[in-house]
Amino acid sequence: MTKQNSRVEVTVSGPIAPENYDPSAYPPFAVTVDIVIATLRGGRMHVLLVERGADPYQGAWALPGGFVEPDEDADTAAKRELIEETGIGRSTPVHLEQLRTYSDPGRDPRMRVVSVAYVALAPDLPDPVAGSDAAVARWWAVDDVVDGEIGLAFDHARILSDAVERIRAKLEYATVATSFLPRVFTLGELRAVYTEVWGEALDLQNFRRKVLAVPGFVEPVDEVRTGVPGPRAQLYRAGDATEIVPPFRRAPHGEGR
Amino acid sequence: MTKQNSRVEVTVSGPIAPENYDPSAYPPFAVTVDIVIATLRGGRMHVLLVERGADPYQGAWALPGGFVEPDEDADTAAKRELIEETGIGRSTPVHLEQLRTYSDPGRDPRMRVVSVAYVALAPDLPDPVAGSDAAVARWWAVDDVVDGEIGLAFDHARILSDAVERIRAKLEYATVATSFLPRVFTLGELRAVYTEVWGEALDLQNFRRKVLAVPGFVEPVDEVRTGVPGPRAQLYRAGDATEIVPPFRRAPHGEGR
DNA sequence: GCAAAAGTGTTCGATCTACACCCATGC
DNA sequence: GCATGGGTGTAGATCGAACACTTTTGC
Repeated sequence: MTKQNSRVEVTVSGPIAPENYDPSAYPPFAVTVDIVIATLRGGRMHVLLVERGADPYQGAWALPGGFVEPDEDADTAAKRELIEETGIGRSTPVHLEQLRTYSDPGRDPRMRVVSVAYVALAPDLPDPVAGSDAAVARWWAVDDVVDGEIGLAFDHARILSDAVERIRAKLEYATVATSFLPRVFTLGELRAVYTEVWGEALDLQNFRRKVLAVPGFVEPVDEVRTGVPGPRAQLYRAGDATEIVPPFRRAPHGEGR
Repeated sequence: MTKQNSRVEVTVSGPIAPENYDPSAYPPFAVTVDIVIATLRGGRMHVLLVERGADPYQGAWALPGGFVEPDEDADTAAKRELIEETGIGRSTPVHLEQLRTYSDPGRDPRMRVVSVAYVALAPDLPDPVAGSDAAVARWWAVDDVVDGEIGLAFDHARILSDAVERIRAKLEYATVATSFLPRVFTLGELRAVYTEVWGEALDLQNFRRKVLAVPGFVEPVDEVRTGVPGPRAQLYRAGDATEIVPPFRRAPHGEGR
């Protein structure tokens, strides 16, 4: 409780913040965004990948992405790319968050590219129609990609793996699972999201109790689900809450499937 | 369970990954790292700030940092800057993790600078001696900075605030609190870290029980603390575990102090 | 002696888990 | 009818918060 805010001198041998900057002394950096767009198709988690049409990694699959433009920040660039690649996010609300930045000097063989990676969660998308300048893109089941069925370009395998772990962890303490579902959904469908992402079955009764115990996680709407065997299921929409307190917990722990 | 891995075409109007890249079409980006170096001094959380010697923001305080060199990634740059600024991290193990990337086009008035921010946690440092090319740096109590006592350069107030929230949240599920302490410490000292960072007093008995219940959080060493009133306290060192399961919980929730 | 802090124990209530059961509907 | 899935209830175990108590040392 004695010394605090004491003024000290420190030795500094490196450059301090952006002072004395000589652009010619540094190579040009390109800054891109790469987006892991995750969705559930037929009950399994999928990501959107784009087939590369040019070297390096020609023919390999890569995460969608693009350059950060001069007048936008990375968040805006990611939002723009998301709309351009999938058409979603324009009107539909989509969960989009920064994952982390990948900056290995050799990650792109051509030049120095620093990539800010993002994770987007979206409901199952209607297959977009091919435009004139369409690039080949398709949904891949995450398990098939991670299990080494295909090799991804650049360091995108690492990015994908980090993204999947982020999604799994985030479902514990955030209400983002609803982002995988359409506007209205049943609690059984919400549970199916957890079941698939975590790869473990949750007790439906206890799950229902816990979800309803979190204020603002879901709000009931005046509709019921018909057309399926069983009783009329109450439909819900996503509420305003973003955090789950106390958090849900996966059975084993941080390790995945 | 029907459609999966279906091949779809999507319209793409923007640039795809780093293909067809024309460097001259884009302005030069500079990439820097900024580091929030946090420590506990006299029981209060402090961060290291550097006084700027040149415009913009001359005379204002800023986070230590510097440019990412051509042959290193951001993690390496952050590690290097940390050593250069404080001398720590060379031999002492220091917790250093990426926070997030800040890329607002106007965040540096001179040019386009994208900054990858880091958080470092360190034990109370011996005041470094001033070198010949010393820059003025000092430890600031976090509360004094956040409460608007001083204005930080660039968007560093935002970065600092994000970093503090990250630290608070991380103490819930990670064993990083030991990074604030010297090699050996008592459980009372570990509790003091939580008390200060969270701003709430934890029950010492329950705290002790929970810490000891996490395998590998702390390991007892063959020493006891002397020189203070009270019984000889058992000393511990940090263990191998990085995660706390089940996580500790702060009383209110995500909001701070 | 007294204050400060370590270490141990116990109680009570909240919470979570794991079931069992009933019901409504599509096929 | 029967499989499917929604909704309700409950007993037991587990966990955690609160608090009481003893002990040991520096001053």
